[in-house]
Order: sequence, then structure tokens, then C-alpha cells
Amino acid sequence: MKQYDHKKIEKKWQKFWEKEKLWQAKDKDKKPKFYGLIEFPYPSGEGLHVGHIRSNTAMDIICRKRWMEGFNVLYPIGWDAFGLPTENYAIKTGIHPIKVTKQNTDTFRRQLKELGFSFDWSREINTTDPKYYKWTQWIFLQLYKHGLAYKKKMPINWCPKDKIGLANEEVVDGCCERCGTPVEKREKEQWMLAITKYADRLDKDLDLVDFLEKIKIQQRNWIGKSEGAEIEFGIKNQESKIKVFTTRADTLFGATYLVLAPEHKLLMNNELGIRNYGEVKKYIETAQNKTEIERTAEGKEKTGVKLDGVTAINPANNEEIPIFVADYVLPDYGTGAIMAVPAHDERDFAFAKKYNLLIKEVITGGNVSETAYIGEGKLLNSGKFDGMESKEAAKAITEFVGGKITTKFKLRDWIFSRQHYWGEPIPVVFCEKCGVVTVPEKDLPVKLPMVEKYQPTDTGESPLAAITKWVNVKCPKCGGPAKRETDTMPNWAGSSWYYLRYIDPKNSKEFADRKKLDYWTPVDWYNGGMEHTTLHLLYSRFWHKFLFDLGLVPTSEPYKKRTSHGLILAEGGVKMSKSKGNVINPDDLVKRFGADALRIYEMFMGPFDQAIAWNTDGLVGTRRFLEKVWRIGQKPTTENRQLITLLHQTIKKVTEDIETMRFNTAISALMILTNEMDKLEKVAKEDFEILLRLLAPFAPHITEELWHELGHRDSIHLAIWPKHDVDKIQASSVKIVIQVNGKTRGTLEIGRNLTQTEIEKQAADLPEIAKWLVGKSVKKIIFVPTRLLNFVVA
RNA sequence: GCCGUGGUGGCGGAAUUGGUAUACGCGCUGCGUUCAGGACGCAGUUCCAGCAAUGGAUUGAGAGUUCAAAUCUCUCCCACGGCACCA
Repeated sequence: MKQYDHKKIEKKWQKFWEKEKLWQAKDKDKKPKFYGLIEFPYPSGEGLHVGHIRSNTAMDIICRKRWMEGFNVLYPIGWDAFGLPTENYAIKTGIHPIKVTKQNTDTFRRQLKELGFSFDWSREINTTDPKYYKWTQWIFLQLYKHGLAYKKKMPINWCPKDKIGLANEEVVDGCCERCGTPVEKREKEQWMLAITKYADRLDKDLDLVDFLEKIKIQQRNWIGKSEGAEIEFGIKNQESKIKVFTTRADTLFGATYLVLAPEHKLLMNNELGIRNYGEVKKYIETAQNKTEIERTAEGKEKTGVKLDGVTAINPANNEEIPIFVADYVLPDYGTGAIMAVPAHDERDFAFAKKYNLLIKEVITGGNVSETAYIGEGKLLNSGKFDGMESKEAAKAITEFVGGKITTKFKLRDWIFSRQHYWGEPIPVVFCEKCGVVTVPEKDLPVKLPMVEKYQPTDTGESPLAAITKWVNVKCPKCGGPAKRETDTMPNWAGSSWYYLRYIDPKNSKEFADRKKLDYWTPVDWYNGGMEHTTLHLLYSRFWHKFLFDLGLVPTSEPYKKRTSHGLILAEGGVKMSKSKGNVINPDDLVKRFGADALRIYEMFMGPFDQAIAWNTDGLVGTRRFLEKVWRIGQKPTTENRQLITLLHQTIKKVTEDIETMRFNTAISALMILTNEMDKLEKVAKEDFEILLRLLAPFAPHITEELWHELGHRDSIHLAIWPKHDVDKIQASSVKIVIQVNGKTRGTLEIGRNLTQTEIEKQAADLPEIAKWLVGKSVKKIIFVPTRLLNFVVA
């Protein structure tokens, strides 16, 4: 008997598929299109992670099924290769990031090919390729031209030990991700992208797409839309006013003081004539010098300083109220100032208690002498609004004081500058005469200069700043002396539009041809990690909407459907990491068990969307399963089809489970069918072929081999996906559960068409049932056809 | 604190219009094959009592609805992920 030699078989068919160009998508086709996408990997030095395999296999199964269902499928792959680890490695070793990236992508490519994914390799892209980032820079220029990219002085995260500016995502718990030193704040000019201009649409348009509900919720929370009112408070004997934002205008009569954020512009030059300005100024300085940790470490203990000699007027009742500066008010949310309603807000309550401020109840329902009541209710102490309900009162009071209904968002503009070498140069120059001048589109890409050293400078500037030859240029406008922007883009730039480049990866005139975009967009199904929900996924939706507004892409949303996989953890449920030495190397597993067994294990190990711990022992089981399939393939065949019912049940189950990503139960169903076939002496060829076709997306190599052994000359992956027959799913006889008082006491195998009375009689005659009925009177009989019969006795 | 996800055998998990809880797989036990080994085959395997037939218990805890609850309702506990003074 022939052995299942996975090494030979897998290599053989991988070559075959490549030669036949089986997975090349056609840009024009009569077939319906399907665009399946996985997040393109960052080619790290560690090589492919088993987590990549989980996500890639899932989408591979879906795409292979689509091919078999007659779709023209696009399942592309590429490299998101800009990033810190590569740069750090280059700093350490002196090897140029281009070289490192080449090595790493070569490894990744080899590993992915060995797993037999149906990627269209002819469309491979790399974000660090100047031909690619030319278009990343081009999109940036469009953003700039439309006022969505701007420069602003911003406090950045500064690591005093590494002497480097850090991106927000490189700061973990207020410390430098690399060395653990607490991060400080430094003022620096930064490029920003005005994602907030799209906040409302990014929120609203979630209604248009088929994303997992938890993804939508997380994005909505991140965008943080909240509806409220802006209300102006006058200042006694002064012209200026203080504008506050509130979602609870109904509590305006309970506003007993105002609070300004330390950064509030009215505090800058003491234009209000604050008597204790020295003290206030000192408070502002301390607040601004606090690090992230200091702010959070202080927790809920609130501090603040009262502005002496200045009072505000509550527009609802014209009462004079004090004004404070306190850092519990955030400068960049709302108006940077709040009306404090201690009776009905926990933070204001805590502050009022500490500084002995008036707590005035204006909403019924709580006990405000003890704690703030934040719920809604009827108004009191609110003049003519007394007795009104919160919702209604909020509107009425806003109108009464001339306030404005507005919407605010938590979302902030996107800090787009990085002071690193290994990123896309921002295509802008600074001219002494003309100021900011964009690099003309014909001069793109602005290539990264080849350098020897990638170390960041002491000043927190990008390493590019030290390369004077590259920095000093002629102004494209006036020809005078100018300097290049030395900041680079964050690694989220290249990934914000890569799915568009796959559609036309070699186009040198446009980022992609419009006709091809019309055909392929949107992405039909995008699977990726939850960790990208509020970064990559949101950023790319933003860029796409911008391109849509320019008329450059045909759809307002890039992704029709988004799902996500659970993380794979190391044995014991901890994170896999190089430092813990618990990383699983897929190469060893492919060698030992084969790519097919590994793919199936990763799909079978647990529910796809949940985190799960790795267990190499589990691979033994999936390998045995494939051995069993192999054995059936070596059996003699017969015309006698004995497994019709189970077969059709399996077709239905597998077909449906793939669509809902319940791969674990799909495989379980395939195992059950396989076990039954294994028990038979001879298996009908037709039945076995159905098993092979159902299994093909999961285990593409072994099924291809067995398919060809059966005499087929074309690939199994282009065979037609089986369809179940509804009539054949129902078995002729059925097992019914017999219960007495809800407890199962026996079962009865009966024909489908037996009436209830007949079943009742047969059931009551069963000895194991009869003994429970002796001496009892049957009060009621519950009958569920084809399922159960329950005698209720007393 | 808020939002989300989850809690079922020794382990990963299955079962949700309420209807045989523990499918499938791992592990374990026994037997077989083999010089031997197991990444081999077959059988058994939720727990407790019993030689067995059988009986009882059981889905994080507690209560409720129902002929019937892992599934529905209420109260609570725990784990994981995200956000976090957002007015």
C-alpha cells in the first residue's frame, strides 16, 4: 500500500499550481468576482508566526471554495515592510534595512508557499518599494492639497534614554516600548492628518458595511460621537465669554462653577486679570510637565486652583459662580472648558467635595448629599423648567440661554510624523521664500537616501536630517535654497491603501486603473486582527473615503465585510514571544506533519474568533485524520452508495460552516464522514470524491493527489463545489427520546410517518418506560415530532 | 469605572427557534500488530455508588419561568481583550 508521503506530495502540487497559474485573477471575466483579503504581514526577522497561518488559512479556504463555486477570485499577498524592528536591527548590525527586508520577505515567501496558500503571487507588493511608495506619497500630496494634511506644534513622546521621539503606539503604559524608561513630553512640529473631518461619516457609514458587531462597537467607541450643546457663560464686568460643551444642558441650573483646562487660551496672558495669576501659572506649568504616568498614577485625586477676582455668570439664573483651572478638564475635547454640576457628575462631585463648593440638586432621583446622581429625572430648582423631564429640558434650556446643539467626537487628528529613517519620506520641502512647497508629482517618489547610519539624533530629529546632501535642495517653485522635510510617515501609511494597489500593482501612471477598480472594489471579505480595529482599519477607511470624494475610487467604503481571528497563544495561555522562548516555528511542523495537517489543526483547534493556546499534540489528531482519508483512497471502490444521508448532511454542514467561519465544526463533520467511510469495506467512488472536494479547501495537497489517483486530470480545486439535496438529508427512520417527567428513560427507533398515538403506545410498552409509569396516572403527554415524547405523571 | 468576549469532562472544544449535555479531537486505560518503538490498529473513557443491571449528580455560583434550561429571566462571582477624568 502506498504511504502518505506529505513531503513529496506537497512539493509536487505546489509546483503544479504555480506552473498552471491556477490562482491568477483575471482583470476581466464573465464570472462574478470575489476579492478576499488578509492583512499583509510585516516581514519580521522571526519568520512566519502560527497566527499568520490561522488567518491566511481561513481566507484561503473561503477563496478556494469561491473558485470551486465559479468565481473569479483575487487573493493577493504583499509586505508591509516599513517599521521599527527592521530599523532597530539595522542600527544594531549595520546591515541596511533594504537588505534586511529582502532577507525577511524571502523567508516569509518561502514559508507561505510551503503552506500551499492560493495567493496570486503575480501581484505581490512591497510598501518599501519606491514604485509603491511613490503612490503613498502621491496620496499624501492630495491630502495636503485638500487641506487634510497640516503641520502643527504638538507635544510628542520623548524617550530620554534612547533620545528618540516615539509614536503613541510605541508607548506602553507611559514608558518607552524598547527600554522601559518613562516617556517625557516635548514640543515639536508634526504633520497631522485631519481624520476628524471624516469622524461623522466614519461613524455613520458603519451602517453600510457588514463588519462583526464587536468591530463596529469598538470603532464607534473610539470615534466617540456625543451629542450635546455649547453654552456661553459671561464673565462679570468683562467682554470675554467662556464657552462650554455639555451633554446635560438639563442640569444647567445646577452648574455651580466653571473649570478651564490648564491649556485654555483665556489663561495664556492673564487677559482676564486674575489676581492670583502667579499661582495659576505655576499650576499650569506643573500640569503640563506631568508625564503620562504621573497623570494616571494620581488617579481620581483632583487638583485645581481658583481664579481670584474673576467670576462667571450662569446664563440660566444669572448667578455668579467661581472659575477654576484644573487638569481633570482636557484641553482638546469639547471647548476645553466645562460647566461643573457637582450634584450630577461624579468628577465634579469629587472636586466640589474637596474644595467645599456648592452642590445644588436639579434632577430628582438620587441622594446628592451622598453621591452624584448621574441619571435622568424630573427637574427641580430650575425655575420655570421645574417638573420637566431631562430630555425635554435639555432642549428647552439650551434654547432658553441661546446655546447651540452640537456634536463632539473623541477621535483626534492623526499624528503623521515619525522621526525615523525606515519610512516613506514626506514629499515636502521648506523654502526660505515660499515656505512649505510640495514636491511636484513628476518628481515622485522622493526616495530614501542610502546611508550608513540610522541612529536618531540627539535633537529628536529624524536621522535623515543629518544627511545634508539629501536635505538641501532647490525650491521647486522659485529655485532658491530649500530643505527637505526629514520626518517620515508612520507605518500605517502604506497599509492605508494597499488593497487598491493589488488591483493594478504594476501601474506606473496611476495608483490603479479606474476600470480595474470599478471591477474589483470593494474588497468582499477582509479578515484581520482585532488589534487593528481602531488604527489600520479606521485609517484605511478614512483614506478610502477621501479618495472617493476625489472621484478616484468607485465606492465610499473599502471593505464590504470584515471579520477577525482570535490570537494564538503559547502553551499555557501566555503570549508567544521571542524573549520567552515559546515561539512555535511552522517550518518544523510542516516538515514533521505536513502543511495540510498544520492547516487543519489551526482550523480545528477552537472557534476561529477566539484566542486559543497552542498545543502541538493536537497535530497528531489531524495527521491521523488525513492518514485515514489516505487509507480510504487506497480501498477498492463499489457502486453501492451507503452513506447518502450522512453525505448530504455533511455537504450542508461544511458549506454553511465555512461561510460563518466555523471551521472547527466543519472539520468535525468531515471527520465523522471519514470515520464512517473508514468502517466500510468498499467505498463508492462518487461518495469519496465528494469528501475530497469538501476537504480540498482545508487540505489542498492530499486531496489533489487522491483526486488525480482517481483518474482526474484537472485540479480538484477547479472542480465544482458539491450541493446538498434537501430530500436526502432526512433519514428514513428516526430515534425518539422517551422521557418521564422530563427525565430521559429510553429511546425508540421508529419510522418517520408513525402517528403520535402509535408512538405513545409503543413507548409505554417499553419495559424501561413501563416501570416508571406503574401506579401513576399520566396527566399530560408532550410530543415533539421526530424528537421526543414526554410522559408527565403524578 | 465603562464597553466587549467568555466560563461545559483530565485537556481543546460540540450542542442556542428550550427537547438524549459532553459530538469531534487530544490524553489516558486495556488488547492487538511489531525484534522494538509509536507520529500503528481495535475497544473503552463526564463524575459518584455498584461485579453488573441500574440509580444518582453534573454545563462558574445562587434563585426563577417551564412538562423540559448549558440555552430564557434576575442577582452575583471569575478570566481575557479594549477604552479610560471625553463633561
